[in-house]
Amino acid sequence: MSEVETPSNFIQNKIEEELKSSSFTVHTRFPPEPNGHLHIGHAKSICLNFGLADKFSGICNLRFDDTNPSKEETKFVKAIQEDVKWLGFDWGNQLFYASDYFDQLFEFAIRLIKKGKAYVDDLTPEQMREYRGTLSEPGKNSPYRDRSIEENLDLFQKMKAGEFEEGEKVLRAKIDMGSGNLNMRDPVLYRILKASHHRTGDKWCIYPMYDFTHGQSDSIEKITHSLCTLEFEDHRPLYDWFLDELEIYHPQQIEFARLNLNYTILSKRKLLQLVEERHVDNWDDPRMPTLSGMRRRGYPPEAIREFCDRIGISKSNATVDFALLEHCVREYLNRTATRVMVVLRPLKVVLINYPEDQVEEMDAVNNPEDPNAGTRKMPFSRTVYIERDDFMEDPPKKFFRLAPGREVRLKHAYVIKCEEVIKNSDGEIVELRCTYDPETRSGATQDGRKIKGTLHWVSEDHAHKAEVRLYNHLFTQENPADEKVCPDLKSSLNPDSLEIIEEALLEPSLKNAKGGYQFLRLGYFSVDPQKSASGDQIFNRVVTLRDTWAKIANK
RNA sequence: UGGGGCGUCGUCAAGUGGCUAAGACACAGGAUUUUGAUUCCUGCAUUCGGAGGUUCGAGUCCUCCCGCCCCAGCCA
Repeated sequence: MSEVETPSNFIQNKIEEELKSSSFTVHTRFPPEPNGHLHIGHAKSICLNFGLADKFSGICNLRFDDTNPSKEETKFVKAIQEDVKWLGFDWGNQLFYASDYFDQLFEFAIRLIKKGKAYVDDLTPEQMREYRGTLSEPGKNSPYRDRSIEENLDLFQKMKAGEFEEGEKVLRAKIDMGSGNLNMRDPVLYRILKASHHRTGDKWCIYPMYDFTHGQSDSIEKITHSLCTLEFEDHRPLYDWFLDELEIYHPQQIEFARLNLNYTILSKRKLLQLVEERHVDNWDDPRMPTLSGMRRRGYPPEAIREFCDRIGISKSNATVDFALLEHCVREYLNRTATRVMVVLRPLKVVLINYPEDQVEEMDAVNNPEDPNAGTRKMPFSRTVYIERDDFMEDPPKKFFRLAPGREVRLKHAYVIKCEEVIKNSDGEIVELRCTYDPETRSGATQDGRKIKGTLHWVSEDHAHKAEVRLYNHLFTQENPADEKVCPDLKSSLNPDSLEIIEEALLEPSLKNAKGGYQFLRLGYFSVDPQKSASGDQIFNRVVTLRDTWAKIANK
């Protein structure tokens, strides 16, 4: 899968270094929790883990960390698998679930109890918080900390047997309530949860905590490099403690910074909030930074992978510019997308010297970047539509599109000249009457005169209608994730994140459109899997074209 | 007056004591262009959070200081 040489990073360098002194198979894993959908931040991790395995001819597992039945669902398991596949990665038969290890984990817990390294605690959650101490003060031992091994064994078996209620008891590790690292202050290993698990059903009523599961799962799977994000850095001593006490295989954990993207949020909790409060349609709303949203929007997986390669891997908490993602999308689509003509906001143009019933088939190039893409025919007639923005009655200096008395080229067709502007009683421009120059068929002038402006157009009688959805950033704030800047998510939502054009005029070749296109001069668009309310096709704008005119016009 | 991390261009990010501190995105100019797209040139850190020190030589080593992030779920 390694297309070109991907830039190196500190983790890859480390592995290369290790490989110099010993020989082993690199074995990584991507460990999502099936409690929500994957987003672009997960893509970074997926590309890292699968990419490294690929780079070193190793193995990468897909493992679901499903230790909390109250939040996890099979539908998420399915969606996650679909997303990983779509991104372009294949776990082969390396599909695992932490829940596969519940028996083993239970046995690990028994082992710790027998070593006197774990105990059943009766403290309530509130009491436990008080006993934990604070960041600057040590905690104090639970009064139940010194129960006998026999009593602990008995109590833990009874927890498993369902003899206690939720919250009544937990199993804790016996480490050090005075540690500066709060994770070492006798962390909870097992809690009682009388919930049905999406895979193990009602077999269990006690479930291991993530901290007691993750490291051992990596160990069981013989993961060589456990890559995770920065916030787990101070969990590492705890994982090391478990592995050492249990005397089992010890993977190497390496932390890297999670992805932050400006103008977007990448927190599962907040994305869920957007869905639940109906600020977006669903997890796959094209404005969402989820992989399903990006897929629906029309982002090519290749572009996302390229983006992940380009942002690099480091330990500094950084925010990547959204423009880089858009750049990667444009770069890929520029090479691959078929060019078509679509008019979003139509302005009628009648060519007064063009024969009434004549229709010409003009040759249009499908993709100037790809000589093999060929050409297609586009019908041209007396009445066409152009973009309203492409005409100005009183244009500024640098405007070189259509204006009264000015000439402009209709792409692949003729040079036309604006002779008359027709307005309605409200003074709105409703139609342009133009002449065309028959000597300029397909757009080339015979006398060598330069025509600066070239416009896209669609013939009235041949136009096909569809709904087009234009998307902008979901947030107006550059850093909506920062709660100091944005205490209330809703207030920084962009009211213009979605603009619907109900009736855009498309060239007829788009009647059976599939996949992604470049709408000439407008941007890249992709067919939505759903139909509009009126049964029309829907096109989603993936990303605009770079627009220097907009920059000039804004000055 | 706890513990763990991080600070190199507007944004990411190479750099692991020795040529003038990579590259990408962004930005600004210019050329080409039947997409104001693409492509192509050009410019864009005398300086690496700050101050000392070690060294012939420091972004890279040492000391101190400053700033930012994470941790007090029976979440992951």
